[in-house]
Amino acid sequence: MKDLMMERSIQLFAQKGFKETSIQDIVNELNVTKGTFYYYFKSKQELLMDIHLQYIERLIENQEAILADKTTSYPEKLHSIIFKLVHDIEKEGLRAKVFFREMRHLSEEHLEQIIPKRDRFKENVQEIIEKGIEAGQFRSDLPSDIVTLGILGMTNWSYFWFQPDGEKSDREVAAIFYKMLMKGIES
Amino acid sequence: MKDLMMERSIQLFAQKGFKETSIQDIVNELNVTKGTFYYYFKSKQELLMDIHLQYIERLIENQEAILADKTTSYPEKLHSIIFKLVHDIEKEGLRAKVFFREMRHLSEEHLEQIIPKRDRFKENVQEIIEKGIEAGQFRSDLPSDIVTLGILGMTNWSYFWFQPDGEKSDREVAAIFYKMLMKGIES
Amino acid sequence: MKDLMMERSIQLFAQKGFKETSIQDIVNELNVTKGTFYYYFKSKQELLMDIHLQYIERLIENQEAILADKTTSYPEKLHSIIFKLVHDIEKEGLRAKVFFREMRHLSEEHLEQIIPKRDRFKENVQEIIEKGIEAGQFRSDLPSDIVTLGILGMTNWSYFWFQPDGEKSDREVAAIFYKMLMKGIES
Amino acid sequence: MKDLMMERSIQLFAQKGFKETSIQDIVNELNVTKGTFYYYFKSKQELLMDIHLQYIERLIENQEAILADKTTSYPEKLHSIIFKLVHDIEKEGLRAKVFFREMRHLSEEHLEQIIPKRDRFKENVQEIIEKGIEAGQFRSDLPSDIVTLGILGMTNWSYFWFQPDGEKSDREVAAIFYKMLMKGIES
DNA sequence: AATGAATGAGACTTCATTCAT
DNA sequence: CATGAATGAAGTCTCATTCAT
Repeated sequence: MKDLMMERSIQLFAQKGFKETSIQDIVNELNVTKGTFYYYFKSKQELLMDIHLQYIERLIENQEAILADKTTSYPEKLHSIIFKLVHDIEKEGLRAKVFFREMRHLSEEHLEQIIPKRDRFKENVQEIIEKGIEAGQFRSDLPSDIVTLGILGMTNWSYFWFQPDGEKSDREVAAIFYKMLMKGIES
Repeated sequence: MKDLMMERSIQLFAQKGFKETSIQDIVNELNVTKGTFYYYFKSKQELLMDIHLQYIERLIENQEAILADKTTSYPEKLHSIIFKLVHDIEKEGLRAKVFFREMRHLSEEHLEQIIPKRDRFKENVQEIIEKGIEAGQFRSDLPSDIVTLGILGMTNWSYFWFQPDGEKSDREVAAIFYKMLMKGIES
Repeated sequence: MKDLMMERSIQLFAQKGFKETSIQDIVNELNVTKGTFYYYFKSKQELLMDIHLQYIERLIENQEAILADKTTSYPEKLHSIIFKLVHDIEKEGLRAKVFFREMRHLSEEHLEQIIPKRDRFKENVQEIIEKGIEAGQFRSDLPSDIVTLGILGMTNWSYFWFQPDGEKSDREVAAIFYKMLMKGIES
Repeated sequence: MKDLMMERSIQLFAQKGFKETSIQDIVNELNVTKGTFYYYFKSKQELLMDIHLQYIERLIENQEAILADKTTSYPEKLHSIIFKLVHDIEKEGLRAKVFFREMRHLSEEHLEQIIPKRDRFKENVQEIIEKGIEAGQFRSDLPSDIVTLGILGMTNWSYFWFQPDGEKSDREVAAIFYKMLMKGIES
């Protein structure tokens, strides 16, 4: 029941926003009453927190598996991560949307648990860039932090426009982004 | 007074969000009463709409000035636009934040006025890419629409992390992004 | 301008109700501003009062002209009054509607001026009945007060359903009511 | 509690009017808070709607029982209905007042449910007149629709002046109206 | 004679949360 | 585990009225 509630809440939060979704909306979906909600969650914010934690932890886990893989080069790792991010929209797009958009509704204390993980996520990407530079696989004249933010912007932004059933598949979009990033668009 | 209200509202919306900012919050800032707000705006949503329109109209105007400039090449135009977008954060960052983040609070009818302009903004960038490809200044093996979305993601995402008083200036960030995009990050 | 305001207010009050019509609605109709309204009327209620007074005074005047006419019998007078009431809808229907429906929005002090006149109006009809009984023209076994209220109900109620452009004319409706009242509906 | 709320609301609406009665007024009467009101009713208008439906449905039910009675003649049925309408003031006068006076506060959609029933109410009376004419019990030279409206006016108008504790009882008033209607007032 | 900015009280409504059962 | 009644704070909005100009 708790998982079911999280599942449906993600859908509602993604669709209408956290503030715009009432507890009533959530329990209506499941044909239970508000009391039931408060049996499983201390507050609405705690539900949001649980969703955030679940999302970011899975993401990091997945990311670190890519990093740890000793058989791949850094450009290959970069490609994997880009693909993973774009791909996620199909499977976990709603989660991602909620994560990026509704984080500000968490309280200070809750954020303290989330922000370090979100930063770690960014640092993991940055690590790929830095190690790739050291390994001579990426150019060394660009600052790794800004490059990382550029890459994350490119991929994360796709949450705003990517249509799972659109013209281009996740694989194709990832390939295009990878090429742009590696070789540039200059002719 | 109307302008003053829009100004302060932008600050509050950027800081706390549209839904989280009450009319009371807005009028408190200006030491007037709620009635005064409704003297100038028919509703809270109309205020948001006014903010959106003002922002996107200025942006397009500016963008089309860059496009129309006959003395610059397409790569130069691209660089100008990237710089303009990143630069805006210093002067209009809050407006941008509100624009990207709070659009969903507009009603169908309001969106009908905004969305075509937002699309035109994207199409203007895409036009630079396409004309640049025709002119042989950009590579022709990447689809212009995805490339455009990649570029916009890179720049727009900076609204989430760019600190006007941070380590890197807007000019530097724009230059790095431009290099990444033109030459790629491969060594 | 004052008369114009009363005129338009009657239309709005009849259509939407006193409470539901705002000063703004009234001044919008005349393309002036709220300040102007308060130049001519001390308050919204005073406007309503003026409308009431104007209506009831005209009505009584008219009614007493019928009463004073020495050339007509009491049944004829009754017919005249019934006709006048039904007929008024075409020319003064809105005024009548406002009078009957919005009286309760007047304050105690205002009502003190209106109620005696409204009662006088009823008493005038009752006088016709009573004098007609004395003169042997109406039957004497029914109490004149209830008969009067029955007659007034019949005619006043027509404000709820009478359509000036409907199937029956005011003259026809008045004739039917008169026949019903005089001879009864029994076969 | 829901019934209690309707009961008290009818009193307040009858006394002060729908618009003039606030939710606060209603809940104050019951020593509960505004939230409670909205637990039972979706809106103020829905409450009004419930009151209307309850009233008109009971009325029609009662009326149709009179119609269906095979042991009574049409004049007797007419007398029953007149009595019932006048009588109702003692038991349901406030309901009636609210019904006739506050109907305009219902929205289009709500009215769509009420108006057919109100019309049916009128048609039931008209049916008595028409069948009574056919049966030779009422005179046939008056149009049944106007006669019906005259009768309803007479009785409904009594809601404006009838005092349950006044000089005449409901039974007496009904008898007087019945005589007026059947035999006329002519001597 | 008219304007337009401002007020402030009060309206309807929403909603996260609590708690006895 | 779950319900359903109740709360109370806060939110958006309306509007009659005032007043300096």
